[in-house]
Amino acid sequence: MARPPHPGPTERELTLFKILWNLGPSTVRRIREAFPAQRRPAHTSVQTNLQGMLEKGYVTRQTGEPGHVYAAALSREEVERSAVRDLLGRVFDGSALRLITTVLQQDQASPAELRRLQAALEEAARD
Amino acid sequence: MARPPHPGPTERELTLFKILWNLGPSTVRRIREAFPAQRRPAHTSVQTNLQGMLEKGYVTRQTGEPGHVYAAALSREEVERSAVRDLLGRVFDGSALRLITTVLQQDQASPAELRRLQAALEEAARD
DNA sequence: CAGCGTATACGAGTTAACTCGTAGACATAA
DNA sequence: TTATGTCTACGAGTTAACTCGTATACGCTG
Repeated sequence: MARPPHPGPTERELTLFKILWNLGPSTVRRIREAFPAQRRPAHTSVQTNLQGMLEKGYVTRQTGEPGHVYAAALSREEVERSAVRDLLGRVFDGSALRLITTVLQQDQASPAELRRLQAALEEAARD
Repeated sequence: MARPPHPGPTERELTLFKILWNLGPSTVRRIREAFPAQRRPAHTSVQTNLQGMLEKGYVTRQTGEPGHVYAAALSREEVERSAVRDLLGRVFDGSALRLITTVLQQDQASPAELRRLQAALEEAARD
């Protein structure tokens, strides 16, 4: 048949999410200007991408003056959660333990981060 | 221009990896039979997928009798590590702390798992 | 009203990741 | 030799995710 759809936001969609989280509700023009000048896509490309995100429910749209105003329909935390859930299912067979130890052993977290993690763990253990 | 390539193994490639990790080096026929009967792809589909993985360096191939024998070129741990690295960069801006707390707050890990995690953390803190 | 600038809508064109069928090579059995 | 089965190689066809240009609408200003 065909190529399956990307699970969750694609690369491009993620960068648009990040821009919207930064700027808040914005027009296509403002969103486009948030790209670094060298790799700034055409106005219509940004517009088409937002159109796609609108159909997926990733953004909302209001008719303003001038032009439409787009806003993220998912928070950063929601996107992060669903990305984690996806990775957990696809790669780690649902084992949060294996996922976390993989992160730890590769990231060389700083001692300060490790202490904050231990605190977070104890909090999780308490509930 | 065009749709960008999927970062790391695609969904289909991941399932082939898992089969190869399970079975060890195998022929196309054996790999195909590892699929559940309902969603078993055609012989040539599996072959084409493996061909693509060969070109990406994901598998190696030896000419056996009968047919080729494919083997995973990456271990489960290597694939897991690169998937984590990718997610960390794409979604979490490199913050392992945010990734881990997201996992914790969504997964409802069991107390036993939490204890093992604390042990892993202390080990990481010791180095 | 004419012209200008900006916005949207629409459609064409490209590539990656899939699907599979058919053709041909090659060994063994009738 | 001929038939049979299994394998690979190759190419056609599909969809999602991108790229962008052009046509069109709409509100200003001269």
